[in-house]
This record gives sequence, structure tokens and C-alpha cells, in this order.
Amino acid sequence: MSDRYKHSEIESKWQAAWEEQGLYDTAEDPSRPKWYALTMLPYTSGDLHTGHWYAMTPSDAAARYRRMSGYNVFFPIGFDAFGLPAENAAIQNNVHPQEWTYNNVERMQGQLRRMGAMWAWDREAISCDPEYYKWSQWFFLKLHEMGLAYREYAPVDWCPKCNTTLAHEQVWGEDRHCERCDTPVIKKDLNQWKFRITKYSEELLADLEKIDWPEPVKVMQTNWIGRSDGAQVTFFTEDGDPIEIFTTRPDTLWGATFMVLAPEHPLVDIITTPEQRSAVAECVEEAGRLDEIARTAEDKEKTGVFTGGYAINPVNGERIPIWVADYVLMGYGTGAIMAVPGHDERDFEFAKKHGLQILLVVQPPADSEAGHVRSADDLEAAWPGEGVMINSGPIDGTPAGKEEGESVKAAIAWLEENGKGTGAVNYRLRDWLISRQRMWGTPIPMIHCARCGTVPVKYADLPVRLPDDAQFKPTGESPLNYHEGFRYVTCPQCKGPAERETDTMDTFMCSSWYQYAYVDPYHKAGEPLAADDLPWDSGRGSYWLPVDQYTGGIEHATMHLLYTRFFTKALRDMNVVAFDEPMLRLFNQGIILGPDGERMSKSRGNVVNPDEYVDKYGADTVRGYLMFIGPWEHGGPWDPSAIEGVSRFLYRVWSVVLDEPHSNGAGSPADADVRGLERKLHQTIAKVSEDYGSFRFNTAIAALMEFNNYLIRVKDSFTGPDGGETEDGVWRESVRNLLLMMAPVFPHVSEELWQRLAEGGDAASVHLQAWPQADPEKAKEEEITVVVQVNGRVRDKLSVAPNTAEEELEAMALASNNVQRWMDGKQVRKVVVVADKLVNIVIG
RNA sequence: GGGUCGGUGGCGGAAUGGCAGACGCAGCGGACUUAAAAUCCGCCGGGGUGACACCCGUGUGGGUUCGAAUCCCACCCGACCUACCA
Repeated sequence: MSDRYKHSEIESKWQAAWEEQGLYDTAEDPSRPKWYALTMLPYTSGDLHTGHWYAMTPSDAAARYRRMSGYNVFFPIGFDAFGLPAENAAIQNNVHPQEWTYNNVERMQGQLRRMGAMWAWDREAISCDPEYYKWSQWFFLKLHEMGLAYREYAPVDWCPKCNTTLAHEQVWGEDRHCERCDTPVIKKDLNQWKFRITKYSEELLADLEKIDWPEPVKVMQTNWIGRSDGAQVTFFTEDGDPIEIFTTRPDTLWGATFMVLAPEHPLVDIITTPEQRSAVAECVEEAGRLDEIARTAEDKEKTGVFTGGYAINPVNGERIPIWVADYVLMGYGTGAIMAVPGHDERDFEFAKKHGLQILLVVQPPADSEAGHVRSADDLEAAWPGEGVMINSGPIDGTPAGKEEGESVKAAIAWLEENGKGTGAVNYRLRDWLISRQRMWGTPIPMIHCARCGTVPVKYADLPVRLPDDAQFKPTGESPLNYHEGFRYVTCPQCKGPAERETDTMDTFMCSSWYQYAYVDPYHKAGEPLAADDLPWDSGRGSYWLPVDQYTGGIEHATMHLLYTRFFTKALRDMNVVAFDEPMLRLFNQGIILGPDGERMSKSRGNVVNPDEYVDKYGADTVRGYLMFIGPWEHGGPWDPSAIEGVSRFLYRVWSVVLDEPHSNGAGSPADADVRGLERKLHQTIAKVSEDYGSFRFNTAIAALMEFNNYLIRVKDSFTGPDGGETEDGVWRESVRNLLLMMAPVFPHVSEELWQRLAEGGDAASVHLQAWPQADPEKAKEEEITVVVQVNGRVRDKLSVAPNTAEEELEAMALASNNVQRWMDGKQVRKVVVVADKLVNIVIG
């Protein structure tokens, strides 16, 4: 017996050896095809949890497979190191967030090393390092110059627990709660910095076609961007003030019987008549207050008030009342709508409630449920569907619809001809609010001067550093506000007294460009920057970029994954990159659940600590188990007993490779045994290669287990009379290839066995070996089973050579005793023969 | 309300038009052991049989096909996302 598999010894041994050899250091090599594999960077929370293992170790296995397949693979790692938890810890424990963060980084680096992943540690980047965030600030200045960063006084979402504003994407759910702490947000009017992501709305939408991303992410981004095609139409009040509206149904303009303004709309004040003033003021106040209360699903009653003012419908000159209601949102479109109660559900509900006129302009077809409706009074609900335009002047008789020759197009053409409006596209996407009223983030490099206004910090003065001596008090206010040295500065333009911007950037800013930072982290460290610098070495950048394969969770679909696409387009327009999309392929893994099938959480007490299992079984087993659970994109529950199966597999591999055989064979193995093993080997290579290439680790591992079981079964046949192995190469080749195929998932045990197997004991690492190639000839079966069916039910099986002629199969099937028995003298109506598969005899 | 994905043994799953349940977990029986653990061998969807044969079976109901877990239609259930978007 050889010694047993001792994972703790070999794993730490090889991790140290690989590091010493620089096995995973990165070098650009134009002679080889590159592959940039990236897994979403971890936040410096303090501990790597099972979710990190589930996301990262399969990413590593895929990257290792690419590397063995001949690619020069870049698989970097770093830390998302700014954010609120560090600051909260600072307040609670009176430590600087930097200290808290770097303690966590150190612990997590150790945990990441235990994974045995091929991280390119030589390119590590940490986003709170001043040499990192000086480039975040450099980007900010560039975006500001391009008009893509701007400051605006506007109502914004504020989390009262985090004491900061949030971006639209970071407010979740119907109760509009904070993405981080679940607290319902409130509205505040504040001066805030934003990025003009909406400039790229159309491109962000259209370019989804260019990238190989999962359909659900594309759908979510598409919905989030929310393109609507319609028309912009100008109404006028009786006093001649214009009211712009956007509508997707300009064909129903003739059915507009009233207008509704959002409570925040600037015209509300102007058009409200004295009699209505108090009611309108109450409604506006109510709407403002409602924003501060968590809205529930039931709270959908359409409330609104008449302003007393009237507008003229530009298409037919009708005088229609103007209302104020909170179902019209200031943040979408123009904050004003024309209401067509006959054909819009919300308008219908509102009109019914307030006794407003309902007009029918689309006659529902006669065969529809609403087809008998001849007048609007009969309507039980709005009719948003098809039909023919009526009561609509120039477009009467046109079929309702958006296609060529139908009502929407016709209406837009008429509007444009008559100067009443234009075809228009509207997007739901809003600009990205990046200001955070917190200290532990990238300072926004701007200075407010009473004389010069808002002035950018000079490039050469970057980075704007966070102070080391900030005081953390539980006031809810950013320490930057009361740090005099940080706050009070001289104006870069007039040299007069000025105040530094104390907002910091959303941490999604750091992660919007981290894939570029990895290429050449902390570029120009310690050197002053200039406007025409490049943030990384251009040779390295053009070699590695863009990312070939990105892996991560779908929860970032409308945040990080949208922001980084925007950022890349902006970088392209500042001539920093030459491509349109940052990540060419994306794979979303599922979520690893607790043993109870629920999401892991401390409150449920179902959290699985990966370190515990690594101690007990080793990193290789934990890696393999996570990949064996099921399809990676599905996720699934952690089963503490099922991990035993993977552990046993590794012990069996150990034994099949190293142990003496149980009995000695007769000499050299029989030809059939040799061919059988060779066939199984090449079938396994084909299967495993295909599965690794498409992230199907569960079936790849199953194939490896099956192959190992085969090796165990036949081992004694390949044993020479003296107890040692025969000279025959197939056994040796099989074992070597088993280790090569295991290397991506089980890097340590594969390396250990590879080295022990090597003659002379000083072989190059298993991870530097070439991926084995399956030979289809050798993988071919000599004999296959063809199923014989009678009326679709299996009644017999034939053992034949592959490619046996169809006529021959048919003859054999008809001659079968079993078949004869089932045919029972009945007529053969038809015989279906599928070569190498089956014969189906249809009788009756 | 809208969208997306899914429903297969006791459990995780495999099979995406051709032998349902690969691989693994749990369970049962056996070997080894003073005993247990570990390990090894065998069984393992349900009914039926001494054993076969045979019958039933992939959420439910229909359909297409020589043949359906797989394709189509309707419905039921679950997960996730989204939601007054004009």
C-alpha cells in the first residue's frame, strides 16, 4: 500500500510551490492567443463565504481548461474595497475604515489562496488604494470635460439608515427599499453628481446584440432601458403655455378628453385657478408625503385633483380639463400626459372615478368580446386592443396598430405635416446618480468656489486623498464635512478660499473599470497625472482587452453590468479603448443554498462555512463537490453528506494511480482489454472536453468518476506477472490522461499524483501540460446495441457492428423470436430503421 | 398585472425526438473486523413473479409522430426579476 491521500499536506505544499515558481504570473505573449477570464471581484466583507467558492472555483476550472488548451490565460483578482460597512465598523469600533478594510483584505487573500485558484496575484488591484482611486478621479475629470458628469439639484432617493443618496438602480422592490440595508428610501431635494448614462440609451440597447450574454440579463437590461416609440405632442393651455407630452399612442389623440400633470410639474402652479388652489396644494403635498411612506401593493387607488385650468387638444381644438395626479411621474417622459380613458386602463380608472368624459376612437372588431360596444358608455374597461379608428378626423378608418399603413404611423405623419408634434423615442433609463454622502469612497475631485463656481481639481494634483485622521462620530454625517483640512482649500483658478466637494463616488464607479485596472494596476504610481495620459500601459491593454469570459451573478444585471458597459462606451469616446463592449461573453452561475434549500443567511442559521469543509476534506474536494451538485447556472442546496462522494472519488483515484494491484495478471493484457480501455479513454476525453468548454462541470466530473470506476475494474488485467505494471502503454496513458483531465477541477491532487508518477520525479507541472486530444477512431465502439421495437415498445435488442446496413438490421429484427411472438401473425404495415439506433416494426 | 426560468426515484441530478433514471448521496444485504468506523462486493422508480415475462411511470389534460421527459396547445404549481413607464 502506498501512503494515503493527505489533502492538508499536499494542498499547502503545492500552493507554496506554485507561488514560488510563479506558475500563475502573467506575461503578454503575442505569439499565443490570449484569453481574459474574469470572475466578479469580491467586496472586502471580511470572510469568503460559500457563495464566493461557488462563483470562483468553477471560473478557475474553466480558466485552467483554457490554459491547458493552449491559450495564454489572464485570470486576475482584486478587491472592491470602498463602501459603507467599513465606515460603520469605524464608528462602532473606533478604527479607521482603511485599517478595517486592509485587515479583511489580508484575511481574504489567505482564503483565496486556499482555493488553489490560478489567480494572477502579480496584477492584484485594490480599489481603495490611492493609486487606484486617482484613476477613478482621472476618469471623473474626463467625463466632466465630455459633459458626461454633471451636478444637478433634484429630488433624489435617500436611505435614512445609510445616510446617503442612492442611484435609481439601487432602490429595489415595490416598497422602494435600499438595495444594501432594505430600509425604505425617502425623497430629498439635493445637489447631486450624476453620469449621463442616458446619452448611450440607444447604444446600450442595440449593442446587446453584439455580446454573448445570457438571455435573462439581456431582457432585464432591455426592460430597464425601456425604449418606447411614439410621439411628442405639444398641447397649449387656454393662456397659451405649452405642455409637452409623450405618448406611445398618438393615434388616440382624438380620444384625449383630459390631461394629467405630475404633482411636481412646473405648470401646476401657473394654471391652477384660485378656487382650486387649496385642493391642488393638498394633493401636491399628499404626493410628496406619500413618497416618504412605504407604498404597498394595495395602495394603487388613483388620487387626483382638477386644477381649474383647461388645455386645447391640438388635433381637434377641443377644450379639455387639466388635472393633477400622482400616477403621472415627473421622472418619466415629460411629467405630463394626455389622458385617453377609452383606450388606456389607468386613464379609464381615473375617468370613472372622477366622472370624466370617455370617448371611443378605436372600434373593437365585431368578433371580439368588446365588439358589440358601439358607444363609450357601454365600455366596462379600456380597450387597448385592435380595431379601426373612428371619431379621429384624418385617420378615420385606418386599422389601429404600429405597422406601416396603420394608425400610429398615420397619426405621426399627420402631426408632423401639420406641425403639431413629431415622432419620438423615450427611454425609461435615468442618469446614474453617483454622489454618496459618505466618507469611505473615492472623493469627487471638484472644488466649489464662491467666485468661479464648481472647478475641477487639476490632473497633476490627483489623487484627492482621503484624510488619515478623520473623526468618526455617529452623527450620520460624512466625516469629510467636518474635517477642516480636507474641506477648506484654495480655488485652483482664483486661488481664493473655496470648499472641496465632500461627496464621494458610488462604489460601482470602482468596479466599472476594474477589468482594465487589472491589466496594469496602479499605472504611473507616484507620478503626477495629465489629461492626455492613458490609465494603463497601452501594449498590455491592447493585448488583453476586452474580457473574453466574464462569470458572476445575475443580481448585477441592471447595476454593475450596465454601468460597466456605459463606462466602456464613454472610454471609447475618450479614445482610451477601441472597442464597444467590455465583456464579450458572460455566464451567470446560480445561487448556492443552505442545506434546507433556502438562501443562506445568519438569521436562518443555515450558513455553510467553507473553511470548515476545506479543513475536513481539502480544497479539491470542496471545489469538485460544488461543481458536481448540478448545472452551474442552476445553483442548489449544499448537502453536507453528498460531499462524501467526491471525497471518496479522490481517494479512489489516489489508490488506482499508486496502489499495488490486488492480484497479478498473466503477463500482457488481452487485446480486447487494451482496445476497451483505449476506447473508454478517448470517449472520456471527448466528453470531458466538451463539458468543460461549456461549463457543464457536473457531467464532466461524472464522466471522470465513470472512467475511474472503469480503471478500478480493469486494473488487474494490466498487471504484469512480477506484480508491477506491464510495459503496455495504454494503462499508463490512461492514468496520465485521467490526471490531466482532473487538473482543472482538482489542481492539487492532480499535481501531486502527476509528480509521483513522473520518472525522475522532477516533471513540469501538470498545469503546464497540453490538453489531451480525443481520437474519434479510437473512441469508436466495435459493437453497439440496436433496439428492436414493435409498435414503439422495446421487445428485443441486437448486438451489431456500427454502420450495419439498414436492410440487414430490418432482416435481423424481423427474424427475432421475440418480435415474431409479438407480431402474432399480424400484418407489418411499416418498418422504421434508424442506423445504429433502432428498428421499429409497426404492425396492426 | 407583465417578463424569464423551471417541475424526472427518498434526495442532488443524467438523458433535449429513439433502451428514462448516467454519476453521486441516502437506504438495504453481504465480505473484512472481537466490535465499530473506514474500505470492498451486490441490490436499489412502482406493481407483478420463485425467477423471468409483462404492466404502469418524467406536474395535469389534450395534440403532433412509427416513436415524446424532450416538439405544440391549454391548465396547475414553484423560483427569480419587474411593476402606475403614458
